[in-house]
Amino acid sequence: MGSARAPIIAHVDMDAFYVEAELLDKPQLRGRKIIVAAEGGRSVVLSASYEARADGVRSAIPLSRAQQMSPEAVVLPPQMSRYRELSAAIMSYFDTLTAVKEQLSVDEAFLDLTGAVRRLGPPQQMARRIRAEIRERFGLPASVGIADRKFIAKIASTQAKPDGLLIVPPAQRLEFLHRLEVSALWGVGPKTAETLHQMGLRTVEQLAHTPRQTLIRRLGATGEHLHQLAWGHDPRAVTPVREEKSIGAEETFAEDLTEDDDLSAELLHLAHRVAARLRAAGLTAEAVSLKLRWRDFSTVTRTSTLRHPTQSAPVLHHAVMGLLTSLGQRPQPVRLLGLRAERLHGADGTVQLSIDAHEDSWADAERALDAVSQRFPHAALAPASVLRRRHGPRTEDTDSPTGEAGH
DNA sequence: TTCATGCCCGAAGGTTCA
DNA sequence: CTTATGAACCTTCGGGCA
Repeated sequence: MGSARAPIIAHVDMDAFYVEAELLDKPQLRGRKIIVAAEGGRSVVLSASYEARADGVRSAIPLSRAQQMSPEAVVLPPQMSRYRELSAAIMSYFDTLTAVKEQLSVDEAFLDLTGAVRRLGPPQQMARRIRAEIRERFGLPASVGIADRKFIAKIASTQAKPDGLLIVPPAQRLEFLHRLEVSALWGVGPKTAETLHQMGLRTVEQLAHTPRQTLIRRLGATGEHLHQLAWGHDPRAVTPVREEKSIGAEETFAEDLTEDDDLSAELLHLAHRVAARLRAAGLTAEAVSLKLRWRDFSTVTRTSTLRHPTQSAPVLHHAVMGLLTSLGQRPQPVRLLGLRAERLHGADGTVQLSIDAHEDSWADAERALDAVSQRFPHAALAPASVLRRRHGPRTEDTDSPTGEAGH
């Protein structure tokens, strides 16, 4: 009979990760207002230094607005591949702490440290050590939250920011939760918060004392979930491996597109990016979806099931072109196109690969492309139909083989 | 044979997160 | 010139089917 130890779950969240990554080789900028965002009139803030946040700058606001709020801020273009490398190194460090790690995004992860008490000591010591070692090894600040529930650890790290730690012992779980605003809960965004506010609920304590059925009537499954959270119940475990359910790519254009040929060329480019990632992951897609955003920002999506599972760009392209055509006459210019591969299966799995000759020759050619772009990561490689269409300097930092098409 | 019903599934759109 | 990118999950609706 194993004694039921309380789980020890840590949430580690890097502070202003992209900004801090830039400061590693630009130390003279420390203390300044810094914004990481792509140049161009249609970008949004990816990361802001706390000095810039003092002016109201936040992630995901338009860069144009951020520059009005904080005119003297330094704007740095993102270097995504560098952040990804740094992230991979940090995640490898986490692996030395526990095998039970769940990476949530490029800059945060859950660690189940229940089995590490002997090695790392009590939660306070764990958190101090993790923060110190991240600082020593990578020169970066991180915040750490520790609790016996996943979502509480997550909230704790948020409250610990910047550059702090917060432990929520099991005995203080409800006290900690109940004084929070409902919007602090993981999963409660603006819409759900508005619904709860309309019900007169502002705090988690009020949420907890609302009958389950009342919440379910208004919010469905979400209501049930939130009631559970309000009482500190969260059965979700730290899950190290999660299978990908979709792989997609999308792009907002510097200028809205109207021409069929331009839309087709952009979709082909997206198809190549997605197909390369499918092949790299050894996956095939059973369905593909098209996402299209009009000039007025309204968005439509369309999905179609493929005749055969595929990892081929031309097949994906052909399918999304069918979806685009099915939309008929376009009412407005197109601001964004996206392509997503869905219902993924292992390429060697139960799903039978197509042996259609046409598709196979494409698959061969594309495998060859992948191989070359692995050896020459910065080469401008793509079918001629893509290279012809896509011209002009592209400032995005992309690993796709078609990133820099022209010089 | 026809109709009603319940269930599953795919498609579409919306919400949320980092 | 307002509003990126990538992914998961939820709700709703309609068709297929027993």
